[in-house]
Amino acid sequence: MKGISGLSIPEPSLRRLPQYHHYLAELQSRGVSLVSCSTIGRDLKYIPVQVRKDLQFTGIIGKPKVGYSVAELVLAIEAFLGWNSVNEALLVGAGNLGTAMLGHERFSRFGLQVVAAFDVDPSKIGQYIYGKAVLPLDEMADLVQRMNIHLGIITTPAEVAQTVADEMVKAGIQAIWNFAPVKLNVPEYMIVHNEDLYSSLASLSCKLAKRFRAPLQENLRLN
Amino acid sequence: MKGISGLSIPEPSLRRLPQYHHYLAELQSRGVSLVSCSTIGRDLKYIPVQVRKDLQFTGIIGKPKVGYSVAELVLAIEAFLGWNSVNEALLVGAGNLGTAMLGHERFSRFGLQVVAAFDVDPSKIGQYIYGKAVLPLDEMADLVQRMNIHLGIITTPAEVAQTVADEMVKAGIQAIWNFAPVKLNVPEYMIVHNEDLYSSLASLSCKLAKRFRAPLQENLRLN
DNA sequence: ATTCAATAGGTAAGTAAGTATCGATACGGA
DNA sequence: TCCGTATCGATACTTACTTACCTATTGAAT
Repeated sequence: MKGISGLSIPEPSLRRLPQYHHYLAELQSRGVSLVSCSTIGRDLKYIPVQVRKDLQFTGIIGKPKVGYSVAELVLAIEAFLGWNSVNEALLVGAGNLGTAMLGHERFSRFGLQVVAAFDVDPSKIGQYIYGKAVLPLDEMADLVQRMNIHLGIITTPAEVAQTVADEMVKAGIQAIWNFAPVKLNVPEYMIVHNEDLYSSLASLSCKLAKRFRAPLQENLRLN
Repeated sequence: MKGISGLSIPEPSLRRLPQYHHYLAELQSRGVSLVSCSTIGRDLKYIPVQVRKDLQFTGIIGKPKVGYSVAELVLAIEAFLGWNSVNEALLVGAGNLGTAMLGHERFSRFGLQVVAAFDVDPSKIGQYIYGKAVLPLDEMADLVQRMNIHLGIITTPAEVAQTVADEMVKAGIQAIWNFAPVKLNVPEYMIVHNEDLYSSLASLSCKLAKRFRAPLQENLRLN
C-alpha cells in the first residue's frame, strides 16, 4: 500500500509531532482556528515544506491559501500518537529523577498515567510521592498482572537497571522507557526507549569544545 | 580536506560514542585490554560495520584479527567529546528535575561541572542542594561574567523557559541544555539542545498504540 | 612454511530524511 | 469577473546515514 496513511512515519517526523501539538494547542487556546505551514514554520524554525510533510502523516488536508484547521490538527495528532487512550505505567526508582517524573502531572494529559512507583530503599517504601504509592520491588509482577500494565519506566541507577528490566520482562511488561545510561538487554519483542543524557551531553560538549578550541576554522567556514 | 579526522562526525555516530565509552570503560575495569568490533557489536546490539565506522572517527586504528586497544579507545573518545577539559555550567530551575541534575555527581567525570543553581522561589534561595548554592535569578549574569560560564541548563517549567533563555543570552551564555518542553527562540549563534520528553513519549506511545490496536497488521507484515 | 579464519579499512551501494520545484486551488483585490 | 498571490499536494532532487562488499593484514593451526 502506497497511501500516505499506510506509509509508516519517519522517526524524526514522529518526534516533531508533539512540538506541533504543543504549538497548535497554544494557538487554539488563543482562539486561532486556521494556520498555514509557513506560519508554523516561522514560529517553530522549520521550513514550511517540512511542516507540510510532517502534517501529511496526520491525514488532515489543508486548503490552499488558507491552511489547516487548528482543531482538526490537534485532534489528529492526539489520535495519531495514541494520546486519547490512556497508557498505564509503573515506575521503578523513586530517586530524584523518579520523583520528578511522578510529579509531572502533565503527562496524564498525554495518555501516560503512572499508577505506582517501586523501590528497594526501605525508607521510601510505604511513602506516597505526588499521590503515588512507593511499593517494594517484589510486588511489581503482581501489580503488572492485576492491572494489565504494559509500560515500565526505569529511573534507577545504572547498576541495577538491567536487573529491573529483567524483572519487567518476566512480569509481562511490553515497553520500557529507560532513563538509566545503559543499553538494556531484553527480548526482541520489547519496545525500549533510551533517554540517554550522556548522548546529549556528548553532542553538546563536543560542539562547545569545537567552538572554544577552533574558532578560526568555524569562522572560515562561515565565509 | 578528506581525511577521516577532517570529516565532521554524523550526529548519530556522535551520540553513540558515549555508549561505546561506557562499555569500554567497563571492559577496562575488568582488565580487558583488546576488543574487536564484532564483540562490541554483539554486546551493544549494533552490526560490527557500524561500530567500526563510528570508532574510525576517534582516529584510533585497530589491528586485523586482534581489534582495538581498549585504553586507547577510551582516551580517544574522551578527548573527542571534550571530556578532558571541564565545562562549567549553571542550572536554572531547582525543582525536582533540577535537583536530580544537581545530584548527578557522575556528570563531573564527563566534563560537566555545575557550579550553581538559580531559582525565583524565595524558599529555595539560599539553600544548598548537593553542595550547590541556590541563588536568586537576577544574580545569574554576574556569575556568568565572573566565572566565564558558557553553558546553561534549563530545568524550569515551560512557561518561564523562554524568559530564562533570554536572560542567559543577555548574560553571555553560549550553549543551552533545555529540559523544558518548548522550542526556545534564541540568536543563531547559540548552541541549543532540547531534551524533549514529550518527543520520546510520542514515539513510545505511538508504538504501543500500534501494537495493541493493530496486532493483525503487524503480524501480517512479519509474514 | 603454508594455509585458514578473523578482523580492520576503504569503497560502493542502498535507504532514509530533508529540501526544492512545479502545477493546482482558493481567496482577495482590481 | 479576472488576476495576482499565498498556499497546498505531489514529485523530483540532494544530502546524510547505514549497510554491504571487497581487499589487505595478522595471528593461529597444520
